[in-house]
Amino acid sequence: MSTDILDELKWRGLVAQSTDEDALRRDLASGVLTLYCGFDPTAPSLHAGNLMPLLTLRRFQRAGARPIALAGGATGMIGDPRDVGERSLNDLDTVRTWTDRVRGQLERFVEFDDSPTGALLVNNLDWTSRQSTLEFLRDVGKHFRIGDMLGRETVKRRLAADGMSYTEFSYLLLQSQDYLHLFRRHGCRLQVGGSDQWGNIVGGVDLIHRVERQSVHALTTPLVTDSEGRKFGKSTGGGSVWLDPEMTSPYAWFQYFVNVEDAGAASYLRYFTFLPPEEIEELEKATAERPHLRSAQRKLAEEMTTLVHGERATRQVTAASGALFGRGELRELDASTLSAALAEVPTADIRLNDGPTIVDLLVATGLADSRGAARRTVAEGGAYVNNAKVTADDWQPSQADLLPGGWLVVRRGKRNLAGARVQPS
RNA sequence: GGCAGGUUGCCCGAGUGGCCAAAGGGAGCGGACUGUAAAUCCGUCGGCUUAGCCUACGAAGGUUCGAAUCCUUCACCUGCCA
Repeated sequence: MSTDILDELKWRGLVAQSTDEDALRRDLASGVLTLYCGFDPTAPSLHAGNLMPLLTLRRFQRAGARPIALAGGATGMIGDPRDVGERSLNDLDTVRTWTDRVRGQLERFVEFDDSPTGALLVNNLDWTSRQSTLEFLRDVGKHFRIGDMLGRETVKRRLAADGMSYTEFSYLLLQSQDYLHLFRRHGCRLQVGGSDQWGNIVGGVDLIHRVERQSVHALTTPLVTDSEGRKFGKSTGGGSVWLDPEMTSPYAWFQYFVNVEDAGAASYLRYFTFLPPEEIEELEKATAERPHLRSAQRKLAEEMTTLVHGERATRQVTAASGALFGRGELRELDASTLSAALAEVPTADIRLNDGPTIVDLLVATGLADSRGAARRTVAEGGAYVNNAKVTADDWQPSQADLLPGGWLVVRRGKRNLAGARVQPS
């Protein structure tokens, strides 16, 4: 197999750290390389950030390697130590449910077939659940030196702050054992992951070196943050942007990428799309020259939505975005266009007889979390109905305000839209 | 097990009896500018039937006219000692 994949990954900016690159190139050139990446079920869904390493698996597969996607049914029960402090353990049912859901998502991003590069999907609970403590301590624990473990950055920070449980301290051993297991069982010689996984990955590399006398590889993708240092994939509201359409609607997903800052759009195209370099460079140039057209953002949003939600969803959300963000006359939209567009955003049913005010509309549609927040929005000049600013918090819609199909388009701020469907009273 | 220190709003953090829904910072939210960017500036930032009331400073009790602030017990965290 070709080693061009490494050059491509570098061009895309997807390589943060790696072990001996020449050695990896040699392994890549000598046959079908097997690599893996693990995903812990820390939530009911993967989020946008998980796509970095997950799509990297796919890129390797397309280049002729065999990917193993690992769902962390075991590691998810322990929790990778993080700076913010000790995690609270999720109960077993939760972990099991989340593992199943994550598995389901993982299998959509790599290809399964009978060829030598056909993907594998594994769950590390399968080789850890029946392992005894004594076995674990003797076979795995013996190879780890406490001094090395204490020297890890995360551990040092945690010890300096709130301390850390033995449980989380042991996480490294579990993940290292996974790599060893996959090496023995499937000949896996490369583990990829986010750059925060470097220590865990290298732990496995060292373990394999100690017990199998073999050199295997590690490669991490960069941790992506925006200009304010926010972790990529955190929506402006603070929550994550999820792959699950029930948790983040395709419309919200699309909007997240449309709103990416200029500086991010170019690199995200490289990280997350499979577009050829020429096209990406073209879009980068377009952004530099005519930034207001947001062509990179639009293309990014379309690609990402198609990747995760499919082409049909993309058509629907682009149409909805066009209609609702046209800044044109909403009244000129016909009923079916408007209904289709509003189907992509949150909606609420109201009755004019109830005498709903703008505050009620904002709360009912979920655009405001509370009546107080809704009043604040009105007072701040951020409330709109049918693109017209509403300045009085006792404003009420009337029959004349209704758009075709009996809709009111409610907006908070520049881009938070919802529909209120007026029921015949 | 002993001793000491700690637990404050989304996060960090000030606050040692009334002037505390709680300083300050960050995040978030809205506005201005622009391009559904970035930066910057301004405003806002527990809830409600909003001149008032309710909930809130780890939990539960207590002292007091009045407690985030004092006392008791409990839980958890950190450090030192065993």
